[in-house]
Amino acid sequence: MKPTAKGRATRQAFLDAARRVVVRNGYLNARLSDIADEAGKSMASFYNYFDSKEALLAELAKDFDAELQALVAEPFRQGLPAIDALREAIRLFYRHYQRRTPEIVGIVQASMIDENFAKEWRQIRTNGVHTLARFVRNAQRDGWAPGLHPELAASALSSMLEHFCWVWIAHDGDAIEIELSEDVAVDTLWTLMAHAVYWRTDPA
Amino acid sequence: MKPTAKGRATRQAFLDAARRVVVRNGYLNARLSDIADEAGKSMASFYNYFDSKEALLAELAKDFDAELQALVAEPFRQGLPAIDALREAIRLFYRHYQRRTPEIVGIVQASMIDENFAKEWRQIRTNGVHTLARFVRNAQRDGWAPGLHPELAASALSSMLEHFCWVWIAHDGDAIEIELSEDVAVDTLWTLMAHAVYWRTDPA
Amino acid sequence: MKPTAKGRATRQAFLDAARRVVVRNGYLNARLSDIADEAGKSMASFYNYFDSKEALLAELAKDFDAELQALVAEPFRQGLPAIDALREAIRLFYRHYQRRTPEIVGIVQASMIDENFAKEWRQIRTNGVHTLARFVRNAQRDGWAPGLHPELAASALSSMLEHFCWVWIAHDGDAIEIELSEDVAVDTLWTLMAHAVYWRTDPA
Amino acid sequence: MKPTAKGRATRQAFLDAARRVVVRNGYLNARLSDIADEAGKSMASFYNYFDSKEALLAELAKDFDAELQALVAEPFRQGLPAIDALREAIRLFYRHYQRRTPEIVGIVQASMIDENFAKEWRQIRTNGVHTLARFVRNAQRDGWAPGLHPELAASALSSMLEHFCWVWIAHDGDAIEIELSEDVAVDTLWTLMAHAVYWRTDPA
DNA sequence: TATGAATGAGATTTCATTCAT
DNA sequence: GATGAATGAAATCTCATTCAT
Repeated sequence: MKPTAKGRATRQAFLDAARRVVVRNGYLNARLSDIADEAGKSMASFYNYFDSKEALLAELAKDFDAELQALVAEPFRQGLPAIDALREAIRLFYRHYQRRTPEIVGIVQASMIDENFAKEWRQIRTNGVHTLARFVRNAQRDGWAPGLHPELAASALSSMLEHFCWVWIAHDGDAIEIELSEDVAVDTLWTLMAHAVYWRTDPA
Repeated sequence: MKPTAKGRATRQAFLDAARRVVVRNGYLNARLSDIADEAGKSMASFYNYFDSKEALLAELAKDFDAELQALVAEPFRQGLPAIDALREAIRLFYRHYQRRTPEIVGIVQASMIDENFAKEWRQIRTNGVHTLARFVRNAQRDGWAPGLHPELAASALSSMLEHFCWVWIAHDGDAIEIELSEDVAVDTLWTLMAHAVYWRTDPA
Repeated sequence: MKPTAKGRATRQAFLDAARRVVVRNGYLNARLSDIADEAGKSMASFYNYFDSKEALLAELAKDFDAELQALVAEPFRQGLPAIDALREAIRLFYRHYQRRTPEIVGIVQASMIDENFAKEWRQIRTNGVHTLARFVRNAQRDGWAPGLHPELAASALSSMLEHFCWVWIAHDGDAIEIELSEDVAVDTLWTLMAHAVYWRTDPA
Repeated sequence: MKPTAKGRATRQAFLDAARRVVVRNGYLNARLSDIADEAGKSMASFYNYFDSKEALLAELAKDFDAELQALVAEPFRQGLPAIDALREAIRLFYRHYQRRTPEIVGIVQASMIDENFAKEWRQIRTNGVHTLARFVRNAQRDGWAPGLHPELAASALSSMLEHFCWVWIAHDGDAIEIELSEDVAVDTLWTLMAHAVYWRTDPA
């Protein structure tokens, strides 16, 4: 069965509606009925296009990631000095997180709760890890961070970036005395990540 | 009014049962009826001891945290060189996470779903941040990491630790080629954290 | 969105079923499950048509009142001598009460329990008071009952009518020696009400 | 088993507590646990003294009625002219209702909902009906209201009094334009009741 | 006489999904 | 391709009452 133009439009309507509803209510509270209402369609119609609520959410996340990866990879591709590219990438990630907070909340919620979804989301995360791993390997080529496992380190650094934003942007931050600005946040993350990679001798 | 020995035993039975059920099914699927069954009591009885499902979960989380904090703070208190204490603390955190994975999954899930619970959990997290902040300040007293905001840096490093464990222990890790051992994980985290703090000049 | 014929039929089935169940068990004991069973539908289906149990009851009460008001106002509209119209209205009220006793019990019960419902019911009562007030004012135009506050008197007389029926029809009556017939009841009420209004000088 | 002094005190404590709770929360919301708390006793203890929640409520109502009957019968016993005694009795009833509104609400609620309780309450009501019936018979001895059934008329008049107070004191009154004072209320009721009885010829 | 403990028996509401048309 | 209708299966919490001590 070839999808007709009408069919494709309906499918897209569900996707758009779902995005809006998840942004508004969070993943857990995104009822199918809300999504259908928002799309101006019936719930029954939904099942002509998606297998389940989760299937639809997974598509949303994929879209979201495509945008994020393009954004973050850009500075490294532009031939900036690596250290500056890193700072820029952190800043872009941070801003993306800020701009799309509600969507992220929905996605993260979903990944916490739904194991299928979690798998997809980890796959997506991998793109970012690869970008960072490339950064580490480049530094190692210049003699920095000898012996560090590039992918694993990238995974850890990516975790820092991701979870820091989760705590400070998606939530109220940790209970410490500070009024966080973008500059301070980006500087701190950048300083930590840079020094974590640009060293030549073991800490001991 | 006054709880008897029997009452206290029942209360504890519910706590233990809840732990087992959450471990088995996750927080979202931890039905009160399951907990009651597991405890060998009636659901009605439950409400003699707890106000709600959430209240019980909060207690579980508090127990869990008490143990974790005691564990992690220990190495720093023992007068080890800071750099070694850090490695030891990371190792203990990692092991605790491994040993109690299912419980953590439950707690994190709960913090996604229940805003009250989330608040408590963030408060709990703060303890770890404070421990790390002390570590940073000590290093700064010796001239390291000048200008770094100790609490904020601690928050970021804590995020790395926590989220790395979440990804690699509670889940399948990132999609990279590696069979992670405790030693490699701890070493990598330790190396990153140590260098992130023990430096004297700006990265640029 | 648009209800089909089948939908309308289902909705009506719930209304009818609810009426029967309330009649049988009283409002407090009218379980939704009973209503659904009686309607031959599932409880979940109920919520496609009504927001809550109370919403359904409110509809029942409104139907009930519409019928009652039409009935009672009729004799006054037909140009009978006021005094005869009064008697006729009393008789119709009395019969309506008899015919629909169980429904009234449900409604009154509901008005005890649910404050929203109570408000609606008091509003409904007002219609009857207005009809009686008109009766009093007409009498006053002919010189009767000088000085009597027409609405307040109507409120009192309406109370007599309503509560007398509640006591004698909906319940077993007062503990006095009498086997009440409709004629005696209507005569007594009519005699009392008529004399309460058709007088020219103060009682003292 | 003779009740001990302590036992009697406990019993009374439950009665007092119940009164306060019903006044505060209404009958339907008077949970046994509240009553026990208020009494400073355990719920289990309650069952040493009463068969059920309803049994206790019935006692409350009886107390309440004893006071009311004494009050209302008084004017008739004092040898006032009947017509004046009537007015006085109405006034006392009205005031009693005002003073003890929350208690009445509880009792009436109970009588609407609980059939056993309703029976008791009707029995109680009978006292008032008898008082009024005596009044009617006295008037008839002087030639008034020939042919009127004294008990039944008394029942109707009693209904008027009771329900009028219910509507205007226990609730917001009917939706008519008036700011009701005690004097106006009593006057209106008295005028209606007096004329309803003091007449010599049929209304027709 | 007193009470902590325990429970049976509900009751309402939610929502993803299926089906007939 | 679209949708109104229908539902199964839960899930949480309440409360009067009983019982062992």
